[in-house]
Amino acid sequence: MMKKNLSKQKVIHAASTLFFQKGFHGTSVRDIAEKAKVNVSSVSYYFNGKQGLLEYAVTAYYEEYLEKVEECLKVTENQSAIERLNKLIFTIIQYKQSKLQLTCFIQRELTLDSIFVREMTVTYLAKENYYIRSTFFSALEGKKLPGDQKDYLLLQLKGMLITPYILHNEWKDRVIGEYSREVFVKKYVATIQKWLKFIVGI
Amino acid sequence: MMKKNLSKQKVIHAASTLFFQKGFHGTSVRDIAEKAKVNVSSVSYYFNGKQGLLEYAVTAYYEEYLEKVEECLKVTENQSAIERLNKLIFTIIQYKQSKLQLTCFIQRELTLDSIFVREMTVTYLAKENYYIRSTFFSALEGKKLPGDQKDYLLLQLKGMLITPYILHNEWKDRVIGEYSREVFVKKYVATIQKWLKFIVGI
DNA sequence: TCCTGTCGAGCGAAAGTAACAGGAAATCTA
DNA sequence: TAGATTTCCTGTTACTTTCGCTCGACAGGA
Repeated sequence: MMKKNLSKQKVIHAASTLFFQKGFHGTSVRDIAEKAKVNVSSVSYYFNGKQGLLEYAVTAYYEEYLEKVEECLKVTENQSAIERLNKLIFTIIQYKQSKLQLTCFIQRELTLDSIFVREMTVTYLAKENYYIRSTFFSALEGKKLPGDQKDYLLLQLKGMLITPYILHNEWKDRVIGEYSREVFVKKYVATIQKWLKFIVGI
Repeated sequence: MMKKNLSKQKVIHAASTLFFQKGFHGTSVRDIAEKAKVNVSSVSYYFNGKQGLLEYAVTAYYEEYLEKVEECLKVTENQSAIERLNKLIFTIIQYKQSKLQLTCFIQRELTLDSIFVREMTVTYLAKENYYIRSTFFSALEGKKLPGDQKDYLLLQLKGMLITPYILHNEWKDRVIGEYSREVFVKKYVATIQKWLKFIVGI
């Protein structure tokens, strides 16, 4: 049938926007259905309910995310640790920017304390953390830093990777208007890399 | 009366914890009442409903926050710009750490797009942003940095001020266990200040 | 005919809130 | 000081709305 998945896509798109604006619990399936201009029961039909829709969206997001990260690490296998880290940072920021609303929403939702969040943590975030951590520590190799100092620097790095998607409210004027998304990615990544150069050069 | 405001305090405390764990929309007034061991209608009685409770908590949080920030800036009036900024950073992190759950919750809720958030933005966040921005730019005085570079550095700084309260899930084991809160504040602030020293020394 | 997708109606549960009664404490009055 | 009155707080109950979800009916292409 021609219109297969047409409603499904409309639901996903509407849900992304609404979850981003009002949060998961702040959005009703009727809101979604209305915005997507489909029937209420479509959500249950396609995703097994509201929770299923959430799981579908988040899972798809992280599957693709980790795919891109792993590909980046594979391609840069033979390069220097710092070069690898630089390209990893670029890959991550670029992906997040390409799915801006979903990134902001998921980032927010992950700060909650629920069964779902814990599941996502062990399934995806553990992997993500492993990739970033090991790549970063490789780049720090040889630097003699006191014990937990590295962990604080890692926290700093991870913070830089999420900051634009937490403080998006302050930056949306800029990112949408004066700057295009690509320009933002380029400039922001450059800012991180400048910090990185300082850190590994200690 | 002896037990005056006793229930009120219990409600605030319970709400802080639950909002932190499950979010504002994810928490019902019955949840709060049950945890606080008070009657359901107490929330309406003391705070004019659930929304009023939110407004009360957030307002009280930011009033005290800005008070501490302004006091810090006043005390350090005659010191160097970098010294001022260092102490401002310490003040901010210390306050946030002292109200950990509320900080995490408010930080999360502010990423939503609602009338309430916009009100808080113009009332408090604009001030906060002004203080941090002007202090930071004073410290950068004389450095010749291309146009928007300073804004990206400011974004980086502001990110560092919120990161621990976004990624608290990854750090709670550490902050609660091995390290006490004071140690975390000291060490994390030191990490930011090291970055700062690099930036202003460019 | 079956299968897939769409639609509206409606169910039970839970949400937020209002209404009211009871009672303890505080204040007033004689 | 004793009694009366007011004020403040708590508990019960019930109301209205909205929630997520299911169901049966219906349409059209395979």
